Amino acid sequence: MSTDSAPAAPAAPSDFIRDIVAQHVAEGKYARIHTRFPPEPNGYLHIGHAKSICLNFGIAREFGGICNLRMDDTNPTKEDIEYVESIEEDVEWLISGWARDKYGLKPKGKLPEAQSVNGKPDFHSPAVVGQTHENSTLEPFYASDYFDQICEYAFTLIKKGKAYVCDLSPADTDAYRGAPDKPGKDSPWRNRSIEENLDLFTRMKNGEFPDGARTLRAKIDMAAPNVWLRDPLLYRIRHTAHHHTGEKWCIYPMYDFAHCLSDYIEGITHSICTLEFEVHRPLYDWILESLDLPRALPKQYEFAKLIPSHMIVSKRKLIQLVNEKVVTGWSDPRLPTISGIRRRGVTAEALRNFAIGVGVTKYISTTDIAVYEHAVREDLNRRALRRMGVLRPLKVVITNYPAGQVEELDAVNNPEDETAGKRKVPFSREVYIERDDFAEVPAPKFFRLKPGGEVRLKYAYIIKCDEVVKDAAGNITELCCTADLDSKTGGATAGRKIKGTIHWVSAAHAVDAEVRLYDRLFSESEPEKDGRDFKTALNPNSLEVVTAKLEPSLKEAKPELRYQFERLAYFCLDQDSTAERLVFNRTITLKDTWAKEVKKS
RNA sequence: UGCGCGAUGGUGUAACGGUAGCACAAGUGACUCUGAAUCACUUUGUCUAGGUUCAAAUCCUAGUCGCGCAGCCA
Repeated sequence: MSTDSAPAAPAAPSDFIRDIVAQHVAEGKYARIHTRFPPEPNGYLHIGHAKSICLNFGIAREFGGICNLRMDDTNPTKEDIEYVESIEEDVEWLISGWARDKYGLKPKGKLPEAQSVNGKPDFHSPAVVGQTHENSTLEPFYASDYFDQICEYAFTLIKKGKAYVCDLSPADTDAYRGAPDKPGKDSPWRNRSIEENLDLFTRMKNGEFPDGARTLRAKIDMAAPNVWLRDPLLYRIRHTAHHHTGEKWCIYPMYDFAHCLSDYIEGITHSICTLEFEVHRPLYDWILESLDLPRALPKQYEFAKLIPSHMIVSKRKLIQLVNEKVVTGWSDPRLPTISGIRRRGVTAEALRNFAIGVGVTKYISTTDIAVYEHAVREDLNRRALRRMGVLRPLKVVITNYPAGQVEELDAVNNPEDETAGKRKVPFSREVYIERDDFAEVPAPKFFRLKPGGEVRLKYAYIIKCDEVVKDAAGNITELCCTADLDSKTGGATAGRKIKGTIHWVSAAHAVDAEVRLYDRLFSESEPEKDGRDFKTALNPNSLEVVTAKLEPSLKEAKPELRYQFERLAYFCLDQDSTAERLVFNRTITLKDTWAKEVKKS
């Protein structure tokens, strides 16, 4: 067993789907548990998909199974190769170090194998698992790789008298379908002969008819109470090139027809999807059962998708935010896309902990963004290197400290992790402190720096504010302080009881950096509540850019590491960062009890 | 007035006939060279009404409320 699947620290999750799987394993119902994650490549993956990925891959790793990545690409008009690539990248990132060895892929270009099972013809597309990221000979599964087989199944259905070519226009098809409380009417083309259906479907496939002229429909029951059983469409005509199959096809299977068959072809045992597909399940079963297939049939199970507060997770609206340039792109750190979350500095482990922690039920609920933020902080607190950085600098001159003198002070890298060691931080006569850490007129219980008051500069000296220097307009430009020169960490008076300790950066040694202060994209918990325009709920302060003064060690910051600027927030290096111009993203602030206190009064 | 699904503190989620627990949030205190983290404590819940049972969140009946479904989208 690889380290990828070593028992995770949190207890194995339990939910109604895992209960079902566990029972199937106990019964020996399947040779192996096989799930799949089947996104349509028509947008970027988001936090909701993360839940689905964690569920499907989680089941694979807990029950010794496999989880395939499959592009559910049956609608060429909406899909794009850009999305295929981003999906692969995001899935890899989320599962690496966790379920990478359960990742079901297939050799590049490989199509389903024709085989014979118990004397019956069959198609199968087996998975290859446990390949490394570098292995470029593998690729995800594509529903579009099964178009030949799906088409063959369509002919089988026609021959069994279970499908027919219908000439109704789109509008008439709608009208004939009836309403939820009113039965539909049979299509006038419903009773064509098998021969005619075979001929017509062949000609559809050959491109003899224009878009929308005809469809292939399942022959079930136009009076069925479940509208999805009222002779649902199986195939439609689309003279459109496909990102994966090119110009080969002008007919494309509908989701309901393609999905169950794709699951079957891949040997999926548990086809897990969201609640809105619940009413499709009888159709899923009908198609598979109508085909007299030789292998075990997959079964569909539904769960409630993740709805986080203060976020938008509808692909259509995400696209809108991107297209209207409300954000900078799909990977804007304010977006709940997996690529945005990654760029923001959230680790895969933190996202997973959240996505698993929310649980799996059939109850539609909104998950408080605080739960997500807690998962992010919990993870970053453990791993982030502590550094000092001043976002809004206020110069402090320590008048009794010799000009030109520099001390290299010891600073702890991570109090949560002794092995992270220490570093040196330079101290000198002039330092920057946070403007918020000084108050000329302090609020009650304010225990940072104030006129005549004392505060400790972390790892350095206790200083006292003697004078507040202002410009002509009355703005504070500088503070003159004196240090207790015996109070340095380890010094004679270092133990003095001083309530406040603040961070600082030596002015002469400070490194300027662009720091992007990200906040929630929406200020309302439910941006779409009561059908209002979600853009009215946008947080105008979701991004603020400042030029910060950072301690010099941050020049060596690495993109794979995480940093806590002490007392402020967690940060990571942005992809825009260069040696000349450092750029940091604020992942999330530290909890701020003081801000809450101020707000109360 | 069709079919399907659901309902446990403020928000999520467990308990599978036998003490309603956990997380987040909120609050109080301790500690603190991060107003962070950590630790301790506290507040708040089984949709309603009947029934079965020694015992019901759980089983039964009826109701209430909410969500999904009428794309040639997935």
